[in-house]
Amino acid sequence: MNIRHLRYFVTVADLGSITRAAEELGMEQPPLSQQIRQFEQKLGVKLFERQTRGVKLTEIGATLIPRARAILELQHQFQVTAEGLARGEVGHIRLGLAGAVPLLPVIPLAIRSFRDIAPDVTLSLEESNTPALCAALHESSTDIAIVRPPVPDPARLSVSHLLDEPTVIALPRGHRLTEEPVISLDMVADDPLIIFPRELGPGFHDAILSAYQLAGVTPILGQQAPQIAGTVPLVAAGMGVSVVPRSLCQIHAGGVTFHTISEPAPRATLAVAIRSGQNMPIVSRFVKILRTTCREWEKMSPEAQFPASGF
Amino acid sequence: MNIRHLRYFVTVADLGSITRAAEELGMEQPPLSQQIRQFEQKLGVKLFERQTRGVKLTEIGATLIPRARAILELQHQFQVTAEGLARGEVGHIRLGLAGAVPLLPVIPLAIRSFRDIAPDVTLSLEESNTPALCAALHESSTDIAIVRPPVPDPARLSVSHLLDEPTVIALPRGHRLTEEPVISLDMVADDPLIIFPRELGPGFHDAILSAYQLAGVTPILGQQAPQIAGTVPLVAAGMGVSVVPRSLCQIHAGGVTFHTISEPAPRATLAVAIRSGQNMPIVSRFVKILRTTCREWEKMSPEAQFPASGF
DNA sequence: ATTATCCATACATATTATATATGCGACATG
DNA sequence: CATGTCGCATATATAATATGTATGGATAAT
Repeated sequence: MNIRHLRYFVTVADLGSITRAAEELGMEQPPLSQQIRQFEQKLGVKLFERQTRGVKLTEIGATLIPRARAILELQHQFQVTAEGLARGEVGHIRLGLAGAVPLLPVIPLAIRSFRDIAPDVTLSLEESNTPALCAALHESSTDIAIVRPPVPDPARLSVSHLLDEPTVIALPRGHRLTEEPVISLDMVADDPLIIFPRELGPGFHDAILSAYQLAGVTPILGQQAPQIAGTVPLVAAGMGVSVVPRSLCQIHAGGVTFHTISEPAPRATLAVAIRSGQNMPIVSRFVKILRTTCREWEKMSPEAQFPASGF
Repeated sequence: MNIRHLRYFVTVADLGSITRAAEELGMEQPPLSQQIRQFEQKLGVKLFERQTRGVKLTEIGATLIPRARAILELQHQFQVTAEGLARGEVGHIRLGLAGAVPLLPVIPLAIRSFRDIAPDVTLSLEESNTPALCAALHESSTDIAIVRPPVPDPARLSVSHLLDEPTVIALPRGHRLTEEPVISLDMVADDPLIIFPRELGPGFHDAILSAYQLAGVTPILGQQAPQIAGTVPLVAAGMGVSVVPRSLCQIHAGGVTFHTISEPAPRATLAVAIRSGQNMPIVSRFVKILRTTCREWEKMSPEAQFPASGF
């Protein structure tokens, strides 16, 4: 049994004539006659009633026709899907995002431009932390991860830079420096520093502490936040100050104010990671769009970068 | 693209090795290698990552595997169904029943024995009248019809006798003959005869009127009943008497009593009709069972014929 | 009666799948 | 480091299969 047999079967059934079906199929009548007969023999079932004027489905044939159509439909879907996958037009991308990355406007921007060129690709987003995302990549439970470098185990991963985001200082309402637009780290050396556990993002964590060191001060470590974005509520609660990626300024919580940091300021670096073996066209396309979107976004003015924010 | 390609595809994917898959498939390794490569070329997609130790699905291949399995599963179902149809073990029978036939205990008996030998065949029942059933057979909206002969247009139909059911007289509560177990038609010649329209069952209708004629009386036609079984409620309402198939004695409505008719008594003949071209094995099997069940049932005692009735 | 239509059969040819033999590269093992 | 083994790829030959061409037979239309 063969898909060709099924195609012949439904075509003959549809046209009620082997001759017509043959020309529809671009072949001659005798071979089609033979194929139909052979198919019947293989199945052990008489599919058509040969009449003087064409052929007519037997009851058994009529019962089998919908099933044959279903197989042909699936087969067609299979080929369409394969073509789409080859062209990077269909499929599914599981996108992993490091802590606080969803707040970055480039992400929706990139997703939007990707949907424009590949509307049939579905996306699933998941927020996690850099080490977990790298593990997810390795075990193929995520396709693309936006991480805060360095990645713990870069073997078999292909990592490329996305952008360097400035950081800002988050101060609670009523802090003595609330009116200062620009603050240096040594000015807040006496305030407890709210920071996330190092395991969730060793690179960014170290960058913050290094910046303190370069500023010549040692931070007093305050309450630990559950994630990167989780520092802001703790600042709002007056537990201390925090150094966060600038995109967190979109969180307007409890009167927290955000302030530019004078040099030396830490930077929140983001990179995109995929498996090295990964060669799904959609994945490459998405990464490409992600990178160009980030490049363009970095050139934009701060007002354009955060369109709905009062930064 | 071919079903064989799909089978090769999933087998190689399952075993992770072309060599293993080849022996699983009962073929040599080189042709399988070729077929896989050819399949990839036809699809324009790389399905496997050739490694030093076997092969591994690419992401695209992994995406396509479930679809390939689905097609193979459907194809398997197709063949199983075809075999079942050939053997008369699967399928669907649309059974049409003439008026009042559902009350005949042979019908459930036959259906039950049929389900014992062909449990995967589904049945749908429909009650109608003989001419409509024959039309339904002709237009293939019914597969088997139990009718009251003669059939109006026996061309292209194959009709065979099932049974001759005795008829009984139905009397309303309080009728002067209620206490008589056996009644002759001339004894009720003065009571209006409730009967169904001739169009709904010309054969049975004529048999009743002929019996009256043979008894030397002419019936007074009373209210017309909508169907054969519909006479009983009208009798209960006191509109007259009726002559009905004996199986209607199972309707215990409003004190109607049923009485054996002394000869000459009409008989309610039943026959089974199928299309002549009909050669679905399940249909033949069902008809065969129907006939044997009827033969056996006719030999049974009246008490056994109507087990749950007080006849 | 004659023609046209449509399916079946017979044979030849082209296409396709498979088998056999062999080569190449990568790992494992002594 | 050499050697053997494993696994996939290639090349060629052969077998299987599908298709094309020519033709016959049956039935309905003219």
